[in-house]
Amino acid sequence: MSVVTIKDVAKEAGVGVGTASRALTGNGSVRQDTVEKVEAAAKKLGFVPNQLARNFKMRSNMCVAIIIPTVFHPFFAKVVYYCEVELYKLGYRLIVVNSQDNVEKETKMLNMIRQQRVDGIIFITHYEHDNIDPTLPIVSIDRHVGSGFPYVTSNNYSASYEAVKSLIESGAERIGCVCGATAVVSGTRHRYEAYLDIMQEYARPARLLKPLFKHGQEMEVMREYFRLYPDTDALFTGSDMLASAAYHVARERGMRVPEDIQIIGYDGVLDAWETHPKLTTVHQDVEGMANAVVDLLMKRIRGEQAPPRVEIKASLIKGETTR
Amino acid sequence: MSVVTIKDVAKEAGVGVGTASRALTGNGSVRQDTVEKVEAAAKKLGFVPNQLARNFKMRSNMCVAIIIPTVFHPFFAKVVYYCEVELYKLGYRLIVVNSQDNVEKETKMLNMIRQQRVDGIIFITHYEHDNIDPTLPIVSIDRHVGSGFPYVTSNNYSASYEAVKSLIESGAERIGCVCGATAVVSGTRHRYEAYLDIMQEYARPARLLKPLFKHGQEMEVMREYFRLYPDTDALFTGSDMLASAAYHVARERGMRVPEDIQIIGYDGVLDAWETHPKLTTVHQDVEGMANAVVDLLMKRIRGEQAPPRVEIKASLIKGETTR
DNA sequence: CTGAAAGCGCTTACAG
DNA sequence: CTGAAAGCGCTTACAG
Repeated sequence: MSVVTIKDVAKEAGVGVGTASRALTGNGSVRQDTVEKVEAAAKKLGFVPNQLARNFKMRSNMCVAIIIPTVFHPFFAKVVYYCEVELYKLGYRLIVVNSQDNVEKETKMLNMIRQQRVDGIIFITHYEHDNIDPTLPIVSIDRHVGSGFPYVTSNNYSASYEAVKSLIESGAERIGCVCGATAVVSGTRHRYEAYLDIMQEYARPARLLKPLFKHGQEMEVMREYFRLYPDTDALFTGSDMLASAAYHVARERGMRVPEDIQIIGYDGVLDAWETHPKLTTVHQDVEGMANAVVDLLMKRIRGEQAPPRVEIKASLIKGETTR
Repeated sequence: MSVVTIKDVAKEAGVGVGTASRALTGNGSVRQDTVEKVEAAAKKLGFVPNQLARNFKMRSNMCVAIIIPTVFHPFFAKVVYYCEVELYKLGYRLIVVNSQDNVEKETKMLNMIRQQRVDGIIFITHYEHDNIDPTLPIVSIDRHVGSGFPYVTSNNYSASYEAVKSLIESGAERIGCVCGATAVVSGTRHRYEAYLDIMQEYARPARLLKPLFKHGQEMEVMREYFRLYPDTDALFTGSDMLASAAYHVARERGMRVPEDIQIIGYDGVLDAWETHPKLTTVHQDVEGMANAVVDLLMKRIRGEQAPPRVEIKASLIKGETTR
């Protein structure tokens, strides 16, 4: 334990504690030679400022929390990665909370702001939360948490439209769609809405499954889909995990990809891990989204005006699961 | 901002602040009806304790940091997931730091302990760090950080031995091994040591590559390996990411898996994500390892005796990449 | 530019 | 069981 406090440093340097503080933090003006005197004293004594005391005084932790369903998911892991790297540059630390789709844990962790344990929260949830004070520094990705919180999203509709359109143009006849449902109003719903619009446009019957499921249940979901629509020859899914599961289930059923069935995912986060096959997928610019969400949050923390919505462009990347 | 402090609560309840504090925290004995009075006052005023003040007084943040190369890696993501879930039960929050294999960032973040920003650190690094005070509450997984820090590991040697042995028993002739090198003394080196021992035992030439590489360079590493040993018919790798890359490179070279070449990975963390192929791999009990490392850290934080080393059993799981 | 002082909001000996 | 007080280690008006 470092028992040396700023008081000791001040005494050693022969100045007042106020001056020592100003010299060390750079807040307020101090003569150059005084600064040097204080710094020398601090170094000599091995002074380490007590961040807890500073936090207390400054009413800030320099900490932000991110609440996600689970970090053991490539998309969320990537979001967390880029958020932390960006926040680090700004001097902030990132607390990760796996809500595990548990509303109570989410609610409890939201309270960290009121307790001043964190300065702000990046909140990604599948649930509806009422009664959240909209003035709180909370921002989101893709999900509109309650209303009033700024959020970052991708061009879900147009990117999905492009993806499904490409399937039609490749000659696919019986195109299906599997998208996770969410309890909250979420930008992700535009993914299947685009699908439905195209089906209507081309007067084709929709093969849509939008189950409420948890991460890890992708295989079950896809088995259910193929039970319902075994004749599918092209599939658009709301995530790469679903697309990957679709690939597996198609194989289980003896279908060849992409000869018998084409598959397009969404997210573009699996490829970094050298997995097979290289999915054709709608690639989201996760780094751009993370930077935007951090920027949004900083604005909220500083009480500045923040746009209610920021869109980061996603685009279709051709892989091995389409012709 | 909650302007209501414990002082207001005490006044409202008609008691001293000390009593209010004791009533609210449960520390020290307070008459039941006093507790109720205080709780009623707190509720009426909408009192939210200022955690920053409490942290300051208690000299604890109830926060732990985990320093890893990157959370955008399935093994580390899984470790972070289980650590957070376990720490949450104990009332601790988890700060994630992606060192990005940057020694300076690691060193800087290690200082969070001395600054009292975190109560302890789970430290996974590829580098050697000297001059770390061994009395600090730091624990590790698989890597021996300097010396003196307790760590959790798996039975790297015997599990690897079993894996390579199974390749021999399957009739493989030219067995290779690719394992990431680390600058630190790490349990992971037992993985290729087991391989070397078997090769010697069976008087076979070793085909070993142990490059120092960063995550994301797996494909390059594997291309290099196959350039050196194109005749390999079975491969044991130090991670699933390497194994997955090996699968890809084998395909690039027109080799069939497992007919022409068998592949065994290490970690067992890719399967949860429904990727293809199902790797044959040495499956680590990441949940068990995370729980053990948290337990170790708690002991260190409380100043209790902690074992220097905890081993969690890993075992070979058969997938589709071996015969 | 600098020092002495006040105060952030808690918790915890210390007396009763 | 309870109250008054001290103090945790900083930062920041406030006077000089």
